[in-house]
Amino acid sequence: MPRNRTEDDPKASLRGRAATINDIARLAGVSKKTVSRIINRSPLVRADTREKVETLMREVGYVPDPMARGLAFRRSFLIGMIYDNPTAQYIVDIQYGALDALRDSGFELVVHPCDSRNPNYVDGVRRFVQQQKLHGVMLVPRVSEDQAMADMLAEVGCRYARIASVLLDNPERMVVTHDRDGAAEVADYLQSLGHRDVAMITGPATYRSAIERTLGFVGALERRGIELPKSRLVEAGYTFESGVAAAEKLLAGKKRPTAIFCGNDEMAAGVYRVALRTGIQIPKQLSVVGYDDSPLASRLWPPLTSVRRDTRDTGRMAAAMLLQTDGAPRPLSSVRPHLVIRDSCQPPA
Amino acid sequence: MPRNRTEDDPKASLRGRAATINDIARLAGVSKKTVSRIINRSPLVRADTREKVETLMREVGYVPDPMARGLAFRRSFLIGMIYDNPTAQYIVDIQYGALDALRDSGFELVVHPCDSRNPNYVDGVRRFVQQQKLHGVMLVPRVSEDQAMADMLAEVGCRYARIASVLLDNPERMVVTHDRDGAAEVADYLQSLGHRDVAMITGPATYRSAIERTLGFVGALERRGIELPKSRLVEAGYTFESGVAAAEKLLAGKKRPTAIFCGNDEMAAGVYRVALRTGIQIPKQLSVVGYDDSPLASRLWPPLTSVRRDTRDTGRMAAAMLLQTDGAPRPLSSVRPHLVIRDSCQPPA
DNA sequence: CTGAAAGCGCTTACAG
DNA sequence: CTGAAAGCGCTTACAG
Repeated sequence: MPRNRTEDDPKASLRGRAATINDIARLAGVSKKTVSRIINRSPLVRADTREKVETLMREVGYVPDPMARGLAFRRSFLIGMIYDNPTAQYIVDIQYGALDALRDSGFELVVHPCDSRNPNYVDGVRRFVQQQKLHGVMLVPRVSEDQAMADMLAEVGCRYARIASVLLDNPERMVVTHDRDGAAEVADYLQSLGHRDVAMITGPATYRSAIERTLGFVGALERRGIELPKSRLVEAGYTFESGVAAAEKLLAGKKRPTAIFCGNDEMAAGVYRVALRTGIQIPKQLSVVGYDDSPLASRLWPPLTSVRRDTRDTGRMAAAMLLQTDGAPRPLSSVRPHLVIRDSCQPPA
Repeated sequence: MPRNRTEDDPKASLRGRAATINDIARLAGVSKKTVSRIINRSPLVRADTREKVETLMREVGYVPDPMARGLAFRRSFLIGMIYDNPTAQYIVDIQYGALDALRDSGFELVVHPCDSRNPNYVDGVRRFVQQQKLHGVMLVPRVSEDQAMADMLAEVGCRYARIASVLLDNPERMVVTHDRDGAAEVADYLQSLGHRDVAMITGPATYRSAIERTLGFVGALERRGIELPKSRLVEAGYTFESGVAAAEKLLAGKKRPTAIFCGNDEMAAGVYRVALRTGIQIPKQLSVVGYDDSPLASRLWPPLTSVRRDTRDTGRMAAAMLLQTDGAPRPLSSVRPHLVIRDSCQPPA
């Protein structure tokens, strides 16, 4: 004789409702506290009880309600991504990386761009963090470089992960991108090609990345016996237009540098623009190197040699750091840039 | 004699805790139900009661807890953004637009990229929507064009806003981008310059935008007495590399078209690449037009004439549509593309 | 127009 | 190793 369908199939007894912790407890014949322990991976559950309950959860497709859990925990299952205004590709890559780490974790990614030039922007983030009771936030440059932001988060007890070119904080809260090394590699490469009169277009000194890339480039040149005069170092704004203006300055005089390293690809595109307008051939008469290895680098002609950063990995590490809750020691999260050689450089004429 | 500080300043009685609905009710001398009515903009509250409670809320900086509210409502205050794999700039612009609409609404944006080539991707979105009890989702092309996705969302009772080139659904759930019109404008422009032997590199026919841009271009040409032979219509993949391959095909023969319209800027960059390699001068020997007006368009040389879409507005409209809850009739959300003329076209030689 | 009771689906604090 | 009670901060359903 066929058994009652309700007994046969635990799913049927729910009549299409999503299961709750009470359903699981009832169907498994345990208390909801025991189910809760299993949800939260408590070791205080007998192996066979755990096995039975987990099987049941899988059968009925039970997933705990993040809002109920969040309400009881006084903390949501949301990770915030706080960023200022870098390039679209960078932002999207960080997001993809973060989502790689969050996949199947029960956590979701909430995006929160902001304007760090606004004097109240830290307060805006504070409200966001407190109202949503965020589990943690990822801080992307340049927001990540702002100590006032980190201090505010520490004050309100929100964990954070800072992505920056150098170790600005406790290693447990950092992903370090070592921009100095990437820039040094560019210097070594240009020197190896025989360049001695080189120039650099840097990003704004308000960005730590701009400072690090400059230090790395200048330092490595010095180590190889090449000095970079002040006139060969032009600060620009990490934008195409500012790159055009800087290139005009560097390429105006009689004695031009034979190579220019740009703090990012956008500014390198500005150098290309000026070179095209003024009839300077790249790489024959001028070598150019960028930083970011953005899609633009391979769209330009000739394809731009540039420093690649593993942005997706960076995002993944930052998010993973926020999920780890056991307090176990971890090695420093660190991602290394490396030079991608294309066709924009050759030995000087 | 100074009054007790606790009586004087309602904030002090909280001793640094965030206020809850109970605090507000107690301090205002009303029931929590009345506070709840005010939070939810119920008209069933006397004006002076409302005034008193709202003032108090402002004074103590009270904001209702989204998780508690969500738990009781059985629906979160999260908007999901579902997208497949378009360009980074497009995704970021949609996000910015959505956040414009969500600002100060109490809603947050949760990003959810997915892979529409995966046969189970609709189920993945279903789990996301149900587990998070999303308030609504924005569907970005090409996901937005998938009827199975819309059907699933209707089935589980999740509201959605579809961004697409044509009206695929109830106008209350659509933002229409009219790609056909943008492409028609390109045809008119090229015809007005005197081009008669033109070509088009289209996106993949699995994208509705690719079909619409093709129809718009071909249709407008026909209206002006120009027929586009099959050989002048090459399908590519919306990528730089596929644009290169398509351009090689179009520019190989003796009799080249005098103008090429590309379904997006990435493919137009591919045409530039082939023109540079083969010594074809743009715009002197070949006019080129793109679609998207991405940053790339103005980085290329000569700067690329392209169709601009107001992506940020598109995102704003889609999010705003999800927030509107009063069911009042709205005009169709619609955004018009327009041609941005730069230096990549001139009359044929 | 206003409120007391019960409940949303979980966890914490305590007891055994 | 397991569970009964109380509570997280709101809303719904009902009553007045």
